[in-house]
Amino acid sequence: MSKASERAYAEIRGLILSGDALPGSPLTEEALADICGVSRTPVREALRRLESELYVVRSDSQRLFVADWNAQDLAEMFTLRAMLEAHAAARAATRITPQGLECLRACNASLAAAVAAEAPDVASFLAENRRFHDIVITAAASPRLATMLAALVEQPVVRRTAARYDRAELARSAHEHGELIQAFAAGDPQWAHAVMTGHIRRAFHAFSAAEPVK
Amino acid sequence: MSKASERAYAEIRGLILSGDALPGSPLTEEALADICGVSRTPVREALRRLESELYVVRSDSQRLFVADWNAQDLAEMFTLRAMLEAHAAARAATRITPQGLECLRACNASLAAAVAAEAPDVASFLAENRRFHDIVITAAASPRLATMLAALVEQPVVRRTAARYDRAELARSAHEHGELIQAFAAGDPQWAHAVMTGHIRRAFHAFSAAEPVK
DNA sequence: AGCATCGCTATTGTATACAAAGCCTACCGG
DNA sequence: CCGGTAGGCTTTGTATACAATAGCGATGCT
Repeated sequence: MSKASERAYAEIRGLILSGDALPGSPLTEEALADICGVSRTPVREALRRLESELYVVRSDSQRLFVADWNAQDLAEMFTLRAMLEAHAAARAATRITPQGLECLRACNASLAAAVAAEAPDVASFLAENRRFHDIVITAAASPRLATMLAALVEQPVVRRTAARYDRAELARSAHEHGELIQAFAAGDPQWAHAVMTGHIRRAFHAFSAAEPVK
Repeated sequence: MSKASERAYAEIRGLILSGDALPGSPLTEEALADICGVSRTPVREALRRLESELYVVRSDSQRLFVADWNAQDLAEMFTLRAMLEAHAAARAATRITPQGLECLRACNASLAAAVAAEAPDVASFLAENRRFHDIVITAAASPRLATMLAALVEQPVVRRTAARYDRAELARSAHEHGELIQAFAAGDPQWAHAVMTGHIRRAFHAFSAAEPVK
């Protein structure tokens, strides 16, 4: 995407994720254009994208509001993500190249290092974790799957989840990644599927425990 | 969506589905604007949507082309659809209201009537079939799932599939819908899941048989 | 003759102006 | 005092003009 559009997207997304734009509050194109320092045209494109990713919702007549996710929405998000990402893992198990596998190992080594320290480096953990999952999705070689997951991997949720993970739980993530790598190395799609399902669902429950129904 | 945007979307989609715009051929915003009789602005919005639904693909630098689906793409599409729609059916099984169930029964009765005649009314079959699946998705009450499936239920594929169904196969669709209704009435999500999976996968194989790998 | 480079042209990206549609408010009537 | 309606104002939708960029071709040099 081009510069202004991309910038508007990132900016508005940031406003929503940071909480500066409260759930349910209205968004007007012109105000956002001012904030982003671009015209309404790229803002509109950014909003369309955010709408398709359900960060914003469109009311009765085309007015936009910050989406308000409740506990059920989050549960459904995690369920869908578990389903799709497990499917991606299963596909990846029979498609991943030796190079891809090597990338995963390197990536997970960095991740493990980040959480091994006395004070875990959560930022690095998040970056490596994302990279790990991206490699798996790429190896799955399904553009539709990639598109869908892009609209589903809500970084803020992952972040909030990780923030509540203690060191042992962070380490367990690294361990689960390791097991996934083993499943890939064995070329066993069912194993990969099962490991990924567990991985995502554990994250869901960690998240739910940290952020009870409000 | 507003008038001009919607019109551009329908028009361009029509061009692609009818085959007037051949897979791989380039699409320019201005030419499409002329064809649709609107300006480039709504055309751009329509193209963004078509891109997210993978009807068109964006090349190296932002030029758009009609997507070219191969046999693998179609297989993956059906697999994802089976997965998601089966999940929708499972959710619907525990959420559908008596009114919804009644709608499904009425809808399937019309569908059965359309295929019972000497010369099956394929157009009615398609309309009722779509309505049936829409009711199920609505009953699943998951906006994300609905969004994803919207980008996946390629009507042209369904049409081509149905066109190759003989009367017995059309009738079998009606029968499978009937079984799904039973599963809903029983409130059994696993049963609903299994029936829907079979329903979609049968459609896939009917389609593959009709349209072999090219 | 082949390749590289320069410039033109075709196409997309952004801004802005104008049109249409909804919502809110204020005023009037009951 | 309450309800309805009309008008203005806010907000979104569309068109168009202009800017930037990438692709393509022609021309000249080696």
